[in-house]
Amino acid sequence: MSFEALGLHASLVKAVAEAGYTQPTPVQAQAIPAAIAGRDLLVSSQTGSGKTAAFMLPALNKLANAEIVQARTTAQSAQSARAKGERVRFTAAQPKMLVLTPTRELALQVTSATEQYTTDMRRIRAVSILGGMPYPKQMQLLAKNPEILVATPGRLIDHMESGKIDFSELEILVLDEADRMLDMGFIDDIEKIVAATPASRQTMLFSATLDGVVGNMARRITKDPQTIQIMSAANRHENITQRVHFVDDLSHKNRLLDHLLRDEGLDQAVVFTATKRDADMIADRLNIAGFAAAALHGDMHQGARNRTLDSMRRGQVRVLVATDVAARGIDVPTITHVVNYDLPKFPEDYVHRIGRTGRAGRNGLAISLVNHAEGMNVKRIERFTKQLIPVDVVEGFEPKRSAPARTGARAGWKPGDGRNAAKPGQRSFAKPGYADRAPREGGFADRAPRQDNGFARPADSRYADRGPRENAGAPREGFRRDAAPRAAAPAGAPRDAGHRGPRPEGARRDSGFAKPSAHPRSADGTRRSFGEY
DNA sequence: AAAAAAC
Repeated sequence: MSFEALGLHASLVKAVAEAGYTQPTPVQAQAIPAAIAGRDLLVSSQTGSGKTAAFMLPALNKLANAEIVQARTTAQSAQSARAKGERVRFTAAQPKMLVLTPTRELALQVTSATEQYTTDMRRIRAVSILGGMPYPKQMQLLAKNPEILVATPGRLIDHMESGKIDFSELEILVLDEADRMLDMGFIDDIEKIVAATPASRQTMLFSATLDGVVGNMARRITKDPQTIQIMSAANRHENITQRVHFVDDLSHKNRLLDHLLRDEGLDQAVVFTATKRDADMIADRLNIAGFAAAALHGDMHQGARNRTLDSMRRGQVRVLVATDVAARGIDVPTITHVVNYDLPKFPEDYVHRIGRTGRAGRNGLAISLVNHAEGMNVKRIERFTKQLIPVDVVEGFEPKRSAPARTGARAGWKPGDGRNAAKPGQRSFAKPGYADRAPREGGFADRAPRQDNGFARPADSRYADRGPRENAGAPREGFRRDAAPRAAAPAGAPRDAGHRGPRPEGARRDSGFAKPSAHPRSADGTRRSFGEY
């Protein structure tokens, strides 16, 4: 299957080849012919599946075939009138295509991808309309009467209301990451924008999900749409090898991080932190250690964020240390490693984070550095993704508290080598202790929520190949949960509400550490002084 | 203790 076979214009096929793509992805293979045939599209696929090209290529095809000289005339006549010294009112831009995205970054990515595809089609221009951009500059862009606007909703409405944009000529409307736009409260804005476009338009909606609110809106704004649901390998993250490393404390974590970043297979990495402050500090520290690192977080100005992402794309930055700003949308194919320095707050964010690697059909490695106390958060992620994440130990970086040792899991891993990843439909991993075992009945992934009885749980299947503990039955030292059973939660108490019941008198010895209320602690449980905050 | 979207 080739791009020619999908019915694309020769110059587009050439541009796509120059961008390094030879084969359409599954979304592209389905979406492009349907869109060229003029159908409305509802596409559920996640980032990394090549969806920008899936809507942009057929759209450019349509625009290239259309008579675009006419679109130029308004701008041209205004120009010649100005040349004659006449006063000319600004004529509203009359775009042929509008792409709405939830974030500025995504809009910029779509615009630059479009510029790549249109190198041989210089008459077609794409322009970003974003908040945070100076108005005079945007007026210049709009005065060129570009065929394609890529916009975030707020600023676009701003321009619409002041009469700078006229959608009467609009032929194609694309809503990218529609679910996220709704999550972010853009529903009224989207309705308003859609209402300003001609009913004759072609509409393409892309979203991670097509049910619920998104589905309702999708059906309202499309006509007889073709629904495309792609569960590609990239969507299921099968090309991404996932690992958990247990760490004892912050210094252990930092040493391990440095070691992992020296992996010979590492091209570029994203390190995720829980706070903006940590992103800055770790980037600084890594720079001093010689890593070519840069921070990325929401406290940075838009310009600085764009510059950082650009130098990441150009390969000047090898380690990006970021908060969840970078969890979604960032598309840099050369990212081989994602490291969760801190686990994300929500399992959903974990999935978005690890999706920063394994782009464009490549393989990637996603490593989470986890304090022993965070084991429960790993479980939540595993439950959410319905996959077990193998625990890994690096020689020389063994945690003091014996974490489940799974030697060999990591040995010899190289990017471009996804053999450790789960195969389609496979619940377990091709590792000793998993490969030869059928999935446990009522296994972890589909087990009903456990009733918390306050006791340590029976061995996790992940540890099962270790056999029984030598000192099984004896209280493990330093394990609070073994010190004394907690009182059972009262009947009807919400699960996971943090209920502990009254602690039996003397059940917990004074650890010597201040209580969390007195001293904020990092996710490691490492105490930090107030001065650091 | 994140993020994001208009001025």
